[in-house]
Amino acid sequence: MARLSKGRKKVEIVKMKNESNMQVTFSKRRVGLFKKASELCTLCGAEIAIMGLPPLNDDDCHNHLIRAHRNTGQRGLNKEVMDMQESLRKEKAIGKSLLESGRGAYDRVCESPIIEGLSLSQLEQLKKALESQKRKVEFEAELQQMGSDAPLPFCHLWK
Amino acid sequence: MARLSKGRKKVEIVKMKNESNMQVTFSKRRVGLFKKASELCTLCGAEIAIMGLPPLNDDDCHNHLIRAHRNTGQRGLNKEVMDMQESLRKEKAIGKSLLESGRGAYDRVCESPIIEGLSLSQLEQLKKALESQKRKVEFEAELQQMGSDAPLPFCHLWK
DNA sequence: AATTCTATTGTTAGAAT
DNA sequence: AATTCTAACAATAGAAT
Repeated sequence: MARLSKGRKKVEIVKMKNESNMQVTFSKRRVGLFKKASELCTLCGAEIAIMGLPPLNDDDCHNHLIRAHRNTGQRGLNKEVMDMQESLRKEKAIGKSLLESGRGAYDRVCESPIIEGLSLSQLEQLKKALESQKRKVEFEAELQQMGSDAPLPFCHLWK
Repeated sequence: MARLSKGRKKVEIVKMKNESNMQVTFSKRRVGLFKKASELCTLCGAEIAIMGLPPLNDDDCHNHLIRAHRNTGQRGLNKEVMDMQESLRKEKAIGKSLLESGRGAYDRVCESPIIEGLSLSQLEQLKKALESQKRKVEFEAELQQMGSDAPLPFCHLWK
């Protein structure tokens, strides 16, 4: 179809309201940020790590990972990271039955009789909870890999 | 004086040879990178941390901090950070007599009879060693502060 | 959710402070 | 070593795939 765009427009740097546009912007700007970091490393021999934390949402009221981050106080990064890993270990144990076999188990749960009788809103909540859990497990995997064999700049950004 | 610049020229993304130009480029691009990270955080509600490690130079042959980073293997970030802090503690102890009182002590050492009788090249080496030590102590201070009360994005880039 | 297209806004190299 | 100025480069918003 014919492109009707007049091209880029100036945007104010405030939190975007439209979630859909926000996701597109996040994708694009993440690529741009990593490119900038990579260029700075190459040009100047610097070593840069970029990391993002999972966003806090309504389903994360028991999210120890996030709470550990927000309450670090004077403890320093090492304690913070250990807290995060400990919290993740606990959360993982809780969600083990749903996630122990990866995507296969996720699918089986979604298709099982367990979810019969749940309201639409309850299904929505279950879905969000599972997605939240998946993010945590993926994040843990990233933490484990950090510093292992990744060429610099190490980059991880979450969304 | 009249500006003779024809304006920006395209640069190849390879390590810069001219140390002076490299420092200028580092300064400018660091500002740009932080701005990009900050905008991404604000626009998309993301939480980003950017961190840089001190560069490895000829005076860092005993630099435990860097070695810890380069040899992290499968140990993960928490171990890495602890190693770095432990190494820094040791290095700090070694350099304590020179740095315990901050800049004042640094000046006193440079002006003291201790350095009499040193060759120019030896003085150069001492200067570099002290600068390297200063960077490590400053970095340790940054590590201690991380996660305490810094508004996101947390940004630290070294040079 | 990541990518493409392109008009437009944003970043920065070089020279100098 | 960080900043300023400005003419080039480069990144990206919006629309669409």
